Amino acid sequence: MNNRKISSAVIRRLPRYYRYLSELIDNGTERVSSNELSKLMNVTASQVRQDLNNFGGFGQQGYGYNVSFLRDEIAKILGIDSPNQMIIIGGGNLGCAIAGYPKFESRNFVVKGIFDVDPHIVGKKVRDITVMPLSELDVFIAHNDISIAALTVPKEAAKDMAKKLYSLGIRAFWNFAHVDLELPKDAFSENVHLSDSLMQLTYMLNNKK
Amino acid sequence: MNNRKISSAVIRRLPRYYRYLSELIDNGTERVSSNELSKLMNVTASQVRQDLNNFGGFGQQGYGYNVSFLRDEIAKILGIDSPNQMIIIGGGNLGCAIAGYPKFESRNFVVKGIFDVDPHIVGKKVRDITVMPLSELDVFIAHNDISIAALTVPKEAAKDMAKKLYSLGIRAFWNFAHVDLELPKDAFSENVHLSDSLMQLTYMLNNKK
DNA sequence: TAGATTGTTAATCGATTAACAATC
DNA sequence: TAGATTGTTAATCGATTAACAATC
Repeated sequence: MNNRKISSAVIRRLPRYYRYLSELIDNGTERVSSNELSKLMNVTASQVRQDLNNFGGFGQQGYGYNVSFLRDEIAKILGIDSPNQMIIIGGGNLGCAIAGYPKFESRNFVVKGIFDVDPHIVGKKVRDITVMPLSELDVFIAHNDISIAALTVPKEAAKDMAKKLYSLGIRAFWNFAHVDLELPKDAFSENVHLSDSLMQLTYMLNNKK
Repeated sequence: MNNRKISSAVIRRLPRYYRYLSELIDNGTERVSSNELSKLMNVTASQVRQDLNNFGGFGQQGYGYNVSFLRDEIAKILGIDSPNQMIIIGGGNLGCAIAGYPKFESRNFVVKGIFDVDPHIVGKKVRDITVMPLSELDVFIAHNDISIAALTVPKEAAKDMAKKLYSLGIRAFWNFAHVDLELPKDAFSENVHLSDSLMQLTYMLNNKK
């Protein structure tokens, strides 16, 4: 792996490579050229090769790329080659939807706990996880190796919650609340702003390009 | 509005402007300069002015921008100045989470119906909406003015469902299934690929930049 | 009027695409 | 070996930032 900075445009594309390579594996395809892959994915072959070469030379001249080797390398780059344990803060519909997402297992994501303030929600079972009260958060994090917190709380609560979780050692935030978190430099957040996404759709609809 | 093409980078930023302007309104702020807004949003003042000027001159030299005027203009650009009626295909946790999202009302999004194949889910109530069987989809769309379909179905079902909805006249797809939809050129989709998003987070965590 | 701040042009920076020598 | 296809450098394109004249 190279030490020059990888642009976020490249990183955003990696999961898509991973997905298409997984499909090729399911189809029993052993090798693929940048040209074939680019056609499947609707990008240029040049971009495929440039993207991959940010991380190393995974191919072989005259042959192309070995599909399962390449997929495994991308998995390592993405950090999904070993389990990532997460907790979910907010046991509403969205939190439960995430907790119940079956694909997580194959991607090495493990939901270890769900927390909520609301006593009506505490005790609810999602798969094999029982929603816990927030008062148990500190102890739980201390006793489990949690690397990611998903925030599915109202936006009013999100910033304070992120701050608290940071103080408990969490450094990665998957943020569904409709605010931009302000975090210390050693922490990261990835936003899923659903209504922003929906507005992009209405833009397209209203400005048929 | 101008007829040269607006880049998707600009469009992705519009909802964020909308959000920050709404906050300023809530705070009672009447006017804002590109410089002030840029500091709030952590971007350059130059970008703010360039972005806005893609759509027209909304400001005034020596004064800045009138907050509520600007927000309303952005609402028009985004197409959220009038109601957008949507249906949700898939009445699972995710579909219900979307249907119950309270903020939609203020953004002029109206969920008119939820559909599912599973007879155990059909009949379930989400707010004031009862989940309907897919067999009623055709008639429902014919009798309601639906512009957007949210797809919260398994990825195996998504492509066929999109095709069917297209044939019934739907042109905008908010796709939560983990596939890239292939649609005719007069249709649009906006993807919410949750696991892709999560993988970006693990990338950051594993490659602390 | 003087000061502030836009709208817009020009300069810079970065990302994508094209081209091709290296090599399997 | 000849053909195929990578890895990588160079060219192009587009997006961001800087600068400043226009003007409220």
